[in-house]
Amino acid sequence: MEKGWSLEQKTLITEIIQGMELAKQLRAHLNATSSVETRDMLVQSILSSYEKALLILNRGGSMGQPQNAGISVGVPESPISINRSPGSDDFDGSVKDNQGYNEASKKRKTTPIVADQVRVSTENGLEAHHDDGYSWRKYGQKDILGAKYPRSYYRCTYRNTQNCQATKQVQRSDEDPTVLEIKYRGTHNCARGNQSIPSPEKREKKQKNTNSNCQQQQSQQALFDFHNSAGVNTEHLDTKEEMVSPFSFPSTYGCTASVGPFISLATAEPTRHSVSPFQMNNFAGVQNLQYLESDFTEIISANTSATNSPIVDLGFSLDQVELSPDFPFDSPGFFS
DNA sequence: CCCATTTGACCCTA
DNA sequence: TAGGGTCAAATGGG
Repeated sequence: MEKGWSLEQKTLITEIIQGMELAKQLRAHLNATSSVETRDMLVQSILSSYEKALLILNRGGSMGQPQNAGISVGVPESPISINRSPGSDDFDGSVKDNQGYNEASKKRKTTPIVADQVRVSTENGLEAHHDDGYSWRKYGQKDILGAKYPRSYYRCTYRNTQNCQATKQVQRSDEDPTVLEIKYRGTHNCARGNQSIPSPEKREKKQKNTNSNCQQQQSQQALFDFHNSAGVNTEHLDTKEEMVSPFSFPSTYGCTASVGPFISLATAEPTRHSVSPFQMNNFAGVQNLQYLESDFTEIISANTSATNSPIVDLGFSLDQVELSPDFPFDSPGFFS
């Protein structure tokens, strides 16, 4: 347990230690006259670290659950409870045992939603879109009551071929048209989302322009694509990127439409935001994704992560975090 | 020809 | 019953 630690485990430890360090910093800042933003940022960072650690733990501990590989950070305590379990089953496509309701019907889905908000550049017109690295196919658009802009409905391109049930809704924010409110439903079962699926059948042909980049693109490339195409302001993201990407991208980027990239990507709002009631909870700064039950009834308001904190430089790096070999990670209650 | 988008209609939930 | 989510035919682009 000590010696044969895998890279992942080391990363895990690093994340945890990082969280501790950040907590210390935060404590220091609480006493000092530091800005609220700085504190918020620290909180964000702490949460991010723990979330990542949990992500790793979850992956490591549930090797036998390919369908959710890399998604679930299903910690109840987690303020950003990514992938809460009630929903994780709903979507598998394979698990539609919920009172026999077929998810493909026109029924309104009541499954959890991951909300995300992305600021896009509209300088080139309103059609700025964001690319999250997945292939989406638009299947509908609706004018929503009380909303200025229509809502677009997308589903994973591989829905039919790989039974990928991921969908997303994109709607431009009323208050700030440069902000796209994106809600994700379901998780990706497709090869893009889950690298393990080789996509056995046909489909070889057209995959050339879609699935072919499925694997590769799950690397940072997707990140950059996203940044660029979305025009997301990433000027302050350097730190965050580094913090997140090392482990979320290589292997898990694809699996949730949300977890990997968006944690850092959509963070981009360093300055103002006129926070819509919705944004209030999530778009603020860093972790602007969260699960919602239908509508916002269960907005994870506990989302401490969601403060209007500009992203500032953390002023530290992983290198500065020293691993303490004696740290009792194995102690059972450590994570609780 | 294949695929993605558009769009009106349909169906379900609240 | 209104509003939201999805279907599926029509259409257009590569």
